[in-house]
Amino acid sequence: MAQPTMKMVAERAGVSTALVSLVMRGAPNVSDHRRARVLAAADELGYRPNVLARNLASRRTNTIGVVLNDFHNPFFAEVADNIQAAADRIGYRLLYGNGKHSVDGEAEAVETFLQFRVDGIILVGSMDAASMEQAAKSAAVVVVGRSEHGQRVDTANTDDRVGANLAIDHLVALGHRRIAHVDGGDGAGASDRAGGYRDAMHRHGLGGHILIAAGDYTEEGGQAAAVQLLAASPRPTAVFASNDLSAIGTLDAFTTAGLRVPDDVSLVGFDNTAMTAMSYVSLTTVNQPTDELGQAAVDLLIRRLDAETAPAEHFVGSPILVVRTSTAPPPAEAT
Amino acid sequence: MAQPTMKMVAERAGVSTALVSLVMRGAPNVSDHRRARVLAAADELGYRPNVLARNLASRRTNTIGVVLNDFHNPFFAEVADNIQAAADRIGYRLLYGNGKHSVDGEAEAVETFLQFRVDGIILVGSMDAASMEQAAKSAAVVVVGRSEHGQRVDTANTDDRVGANLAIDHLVALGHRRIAHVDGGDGAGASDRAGGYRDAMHRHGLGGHILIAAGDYTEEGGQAAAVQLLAASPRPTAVFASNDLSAIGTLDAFTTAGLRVPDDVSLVGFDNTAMTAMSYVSLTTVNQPTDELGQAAVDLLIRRLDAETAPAEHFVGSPILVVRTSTAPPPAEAT
DNA sequence: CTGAAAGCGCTAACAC
DNA sequence: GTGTTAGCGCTTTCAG
Repeated sequence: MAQPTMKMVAERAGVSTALVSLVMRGAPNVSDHRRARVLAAADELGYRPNVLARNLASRRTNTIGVVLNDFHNPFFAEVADNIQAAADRIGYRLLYGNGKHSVDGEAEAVETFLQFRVDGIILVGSMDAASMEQAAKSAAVVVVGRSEHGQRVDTANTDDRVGANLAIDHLVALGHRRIAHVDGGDGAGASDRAGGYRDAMHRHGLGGHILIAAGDYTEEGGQAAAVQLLAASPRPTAVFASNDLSAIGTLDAFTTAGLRVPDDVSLVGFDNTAMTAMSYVSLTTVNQPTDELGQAAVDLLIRRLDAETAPAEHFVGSPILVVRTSTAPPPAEAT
Repeated sequence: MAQPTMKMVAERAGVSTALVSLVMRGAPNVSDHRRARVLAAADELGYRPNVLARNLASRRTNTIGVVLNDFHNPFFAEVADNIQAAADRIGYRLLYGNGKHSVDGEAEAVETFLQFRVDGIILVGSMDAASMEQAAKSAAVVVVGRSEHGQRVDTANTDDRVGANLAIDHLVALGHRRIAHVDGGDGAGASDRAGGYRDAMHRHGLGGHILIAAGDYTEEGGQAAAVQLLAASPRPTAVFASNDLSAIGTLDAFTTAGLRVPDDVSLVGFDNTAMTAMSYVSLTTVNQPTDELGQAAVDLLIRRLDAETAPAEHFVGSPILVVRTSTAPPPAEAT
């Protein structure tokens, strides 16, 4: 499908391609008369600038590549929408890559963006710290949701340790002692949440009750972890899941096993995704400021674009505990 | 961040850029000796082909743009993953665009891909038939999830009318007569699902009980629609929601209002997204063959790439009713 | 099997 | 204000 070129537009308007170029980019120093002629010619031809050629010549793409670790995670979708809003405000174009919930998928997506020579890359929920450091050698990179980083990688994330502490404090205040954790494996922020869980347990003198089941930020992972937890004796009276998806899987396994939440066991999630507000879920969870994260990610990236060597900056947002009805005091019989 | 170029690789390897080009593309007619030298030089320099330049010269991008109507809809995420799998199998690169759940957002995403001169575009859940027809003038386009189409637009979708009929037949068989529908506005396939609902109601002699509340394929839309339905007198004993997201919103509103599902009111969704299988949701819903849709979308697009003028083709997958526990006979008092 | 040369469509100085 | 002239980095005939 042959597309009209700038040259064709120039001929039709009876001007040079340079002038067309100026008009297309909205340059100020063009006579109204010719501007109109060019615009008319472009319109008649259905001309559409070839971004590839434009960028080859100008060495900028005006495009940011956003790699989403997992399209299925509603939290990432929410972050994506907030990044999009921030980018829209400053006229930056966004292209997305599918991390396929794997380090390999993420690396592939990054490589694609690098080959497309995007101006910068935002990694949402990156699972692999090494590859992002690698990517940062060839482009501006900012990571959302993970605090580990290298020299040149800016980050925007919620204070996961504090978030985890909020969750555990809440459960302890309700009277729980046997509080287990479904972790998030190598998911973004997972190690901080697990670390926060451990710290809080120790702080409350509950170090002996630390119990962690392996999850992976997915519903299936949460289900599997919950099944393990169900087998523990004595059974935990509360579970802090590393994210909402895990919490939802955990809730499913508990319900299937005939346990009532919160009567038999309390449950706390992380992310405050839309689903958790539904009345039949009503999950107590930790809210992340996705609007701030999205805005910060774009801000950091733009700043780095013209300050390549500046030291890495880190935005840290504040978590808030959202108490719903999945948490209650432990059952009386559980000493 | 200056990147190494093919020229630099050529110099370092002591060959011409043409030879480097051949090696990078894995051409067969290159001596092992030189191939090794080139590869080594490229590796030492950390050379990465510039896709922009490559595509400018070769007029192909080996890239497909996928526009997702809504990042929040898990059904679209599932379709995206299946498209990705199909594309991975044939070595095609995928870039995603965010339709922002709006016709404008969708149009913007399409325009971006057109400017990037991608080989083809797959629209997932497109809300606007006109703009996709427009896009088809400049690129190969296939639409997933919507049966309306134009001359040159291939489509891949589930038979939504049949799916709707499956849902209604199931409810009627259980004894329901006052069956309402939460529609999907201008969402992909929504009009077919609503049409199927109407047809089925008439077929069962229930034309007088047709009742449709406006939704938009989101949880919020489902909640609002359910609130309306709650006010109807007599109240419907069953609701067929146009998709799972709407059904989840509907379920929330019902639960909040103190109604039990399925005891007081039955509920059926559409899409069979992961969430619906959770035990505390356990939604009866209509499954769509996402693997077939993803594969078909890619197949159709590839085929069109070298058969521009061939008549449009349409893949239609079969829906299957998945019966869970959100449906039951109507309460006895409801005559 | 390898190199030279001519672009792909556009931007960016630099003249006029 | 507007045109000319070089490329941007790569592919692609076409010779040899």
